[in-house]
Amino acid sequence: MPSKTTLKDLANLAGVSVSTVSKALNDSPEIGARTRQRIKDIAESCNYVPNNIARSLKSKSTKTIGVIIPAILIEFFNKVLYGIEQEATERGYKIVICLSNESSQKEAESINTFINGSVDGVILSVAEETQKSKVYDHFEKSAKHNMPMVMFDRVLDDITCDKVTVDDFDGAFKAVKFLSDLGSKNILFLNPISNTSVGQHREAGYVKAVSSLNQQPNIVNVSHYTEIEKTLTTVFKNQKIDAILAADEYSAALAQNAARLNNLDIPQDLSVIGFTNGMVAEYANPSLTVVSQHAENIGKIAAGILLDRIEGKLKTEPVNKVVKTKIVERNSTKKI
Amino acid sequence: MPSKTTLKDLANLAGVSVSTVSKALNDSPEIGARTRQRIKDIAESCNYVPNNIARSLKSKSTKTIGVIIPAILIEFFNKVLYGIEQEATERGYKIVICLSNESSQKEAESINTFINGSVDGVILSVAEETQKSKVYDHFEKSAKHNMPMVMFDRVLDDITCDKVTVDDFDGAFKAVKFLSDLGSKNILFLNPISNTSVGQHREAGYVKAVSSLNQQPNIVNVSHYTEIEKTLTTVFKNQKIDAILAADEYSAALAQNAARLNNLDIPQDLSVIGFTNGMVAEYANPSLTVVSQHAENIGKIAAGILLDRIEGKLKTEPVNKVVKTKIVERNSTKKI
DNA sequence: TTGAAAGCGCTAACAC
DNA sequence: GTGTTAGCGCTTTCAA
Repeated sequence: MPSKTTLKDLANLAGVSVSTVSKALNDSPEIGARTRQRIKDIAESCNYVPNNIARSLKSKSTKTIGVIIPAILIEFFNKVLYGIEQEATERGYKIVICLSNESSQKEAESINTFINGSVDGVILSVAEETQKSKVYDHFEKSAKHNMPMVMFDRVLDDITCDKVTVDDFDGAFKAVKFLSDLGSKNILFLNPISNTSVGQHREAGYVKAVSSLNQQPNIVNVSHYTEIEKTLTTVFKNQKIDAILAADEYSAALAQNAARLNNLDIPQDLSVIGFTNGMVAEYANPSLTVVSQHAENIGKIAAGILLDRIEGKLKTEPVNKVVKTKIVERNSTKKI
Repeated sequence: MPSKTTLKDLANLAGVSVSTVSKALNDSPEIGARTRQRIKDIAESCNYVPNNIARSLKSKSTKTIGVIIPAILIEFFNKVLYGIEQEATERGYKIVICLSNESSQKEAESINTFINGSVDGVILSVAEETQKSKVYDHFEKSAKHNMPMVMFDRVLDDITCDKVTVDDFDGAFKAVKFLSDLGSKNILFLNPISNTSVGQHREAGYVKAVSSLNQQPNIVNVSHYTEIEKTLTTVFKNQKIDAILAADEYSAALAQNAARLNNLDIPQDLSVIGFTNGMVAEYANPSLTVVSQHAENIGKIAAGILLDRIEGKLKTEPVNKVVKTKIVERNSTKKI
């Protein structure tokens, strides 16, 4: 923290008291126009900037919100972050970010980083490990401290706070319908994220939709992206599949590449839909039809709720906002 | 900023003075073991967490660094940010981020946000508008405030501060050599970022390398990605090109897609190399050979320098670190 | 071994 | 109109 001129310095230079300087700089009507201008000039010439830390201590408000995301290199989270930043900036707040890297411990540390008064509230998406272990101590702790908190996407039913979720069930359901309307009869669900709440909701939506069409669910769970090519090659050799719904964007791209390796033309022989509308989907060849979750918008909504909560604009009951998905049609799907 | 129990509260509960509590919680040897434990127990039961704002005010150190990047949705910056976060976390610092969105004004506002004592130092990459306009007032201001500052990737020669840059000239030079060694004789340079310093360095490296091979430079500048398909189609029709070096990842992917539209097989008929080793390059089909700038590493280096500077571990002269690029070979290039 | 007091930089109620 | 004073929550000398 670089050294700076303080109110006291200005007071000495101007030959007045500290409070006079403070009032003058804050345009208080108590101070005469002449003195005020004189003080302002001095401040200007000294490059005076008020110390925010001192202000925060006094005002008990930091104008800062904390964000905890599992990963920043996952484009969905990156986009949400972008949405949060926009809304926060618009409303005069800064954001400080911590990454949990899907680890419960880092998540807890991040909460602790924020619980000590350095932010006015927190936006977060739950780490995979936490969703598995179901150990929520750190969140209960932050709740005890009355820290305004909104969870998005990966949320915890057991924790009471504001929430913004994506209707993943409905998204998967709509995607299956979309494929079915195109003529697909054997739709496979490729899931690399089966251990997150999100992955499970998508699977459930898929199962429901497929069942309602009197088709058998055909689910392929993979624990790592590197397995996809081999696994799908086996599938292509032994089953007749005419569509794949992938639970995220990367698996959709890899499914597409695997299909090409097996001499399947997309979208002629096989339609592919992925979740998440990101760069990979956009620049893929053929470009991917996807279920968009409006990531940026989710960020804006979450930040909006948090700031309303911080500023006391919300009733006491927690908000529970569900965002609908939208299918963005590109070239990996086609009527057959 | 949620309400909290303070040292004073604990002092009242324990029937001792505030300073005793402070010392006890900080394990000062001045305090007896019994009292210390008793106070710690009380603090524990009250969920006491020391107020960081107050601490910062006292210590004149926020353990926070500010980051200003032009955009977060550009994967290169996202990766650098990831690197910064890792290094910062490792060394006990938080990061707060501001986006300039390539605007000088937002950049200046962000600097002002940081100059008021809320961070110990700043890492930034210069906004495109600032690079064009050459108006550097805000940076001079922050320099006046002795704010430790490191610029990365897009840096300003006129501003004295620590810098981390990529050897873009050498990167482009090596890429041309690489293509030439593969047998390419007509290498086109596709540049969608010709108005940034980075884009210009890459172009210069390309020109130098091509000239040294006694080939004519063939440069296509585009002002927007949407032009690429049409522009290249014209090129393919009228010239014989056997390789494309694209100044970023997205244009490389689009060049590849344009080639396919024109029935050119990659890498058989045409080799493609892009700058930036990101998701799009990795998931493209064929996967793209790229010039990697080690984005994550740049972030770590920049943060390392800044923290060394903040902690007084550096001599006074500014550090000027140049990071070499590396060619990551994939399937869009092949010996002909 | 514990406590009183000053001070980090700022704001604001109150007094002059 | 301007100054005095107290206080935000914490640390840290110095005194007891």
